[in-house]
Amino acid sequence: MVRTKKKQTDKNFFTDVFEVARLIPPGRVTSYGAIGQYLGLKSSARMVGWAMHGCPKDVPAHRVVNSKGLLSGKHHFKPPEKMERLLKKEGIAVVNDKIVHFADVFWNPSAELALDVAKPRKKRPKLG
DNA sequence: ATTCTGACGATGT
DNA sequence: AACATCGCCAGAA
Repeated sequence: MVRTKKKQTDKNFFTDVFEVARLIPPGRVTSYGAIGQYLGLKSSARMVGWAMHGCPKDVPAHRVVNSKGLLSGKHHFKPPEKMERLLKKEGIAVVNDKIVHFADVFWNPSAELALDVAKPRKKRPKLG
């Protein structure tokens, strides 16, 4: 699912966002910016968020938060508290709409998926 | 076509 | 640390 040089801003981009979001392991979270960066739209985190606006149900949108670990998207869930509830159910502590130990549960697609699209890394940062 | 908004992020003050 | 500004780019009005 490498971003093509051409017109990545098609529906293609959205579907890719969904695809990556689906890869987020339970009990982990990532940020809009991280997904955007993984897809090559590093500075277009808003697009990722916008993409989630119309994401399928099989996409764990509740595992996607902003870079500060805030549940900025909770307001868009049917019951806004569902996002927080789902996270807690997966073992993620949430206090004041913020993920506790955000760095510990953060899942970076660029590192975990390690595409090595262009530059193979000798060792990838282990988040375990 | 133009303007405004947005589930964001980095930077400046 | 809290707040303000800019950049980002796709949709909606």
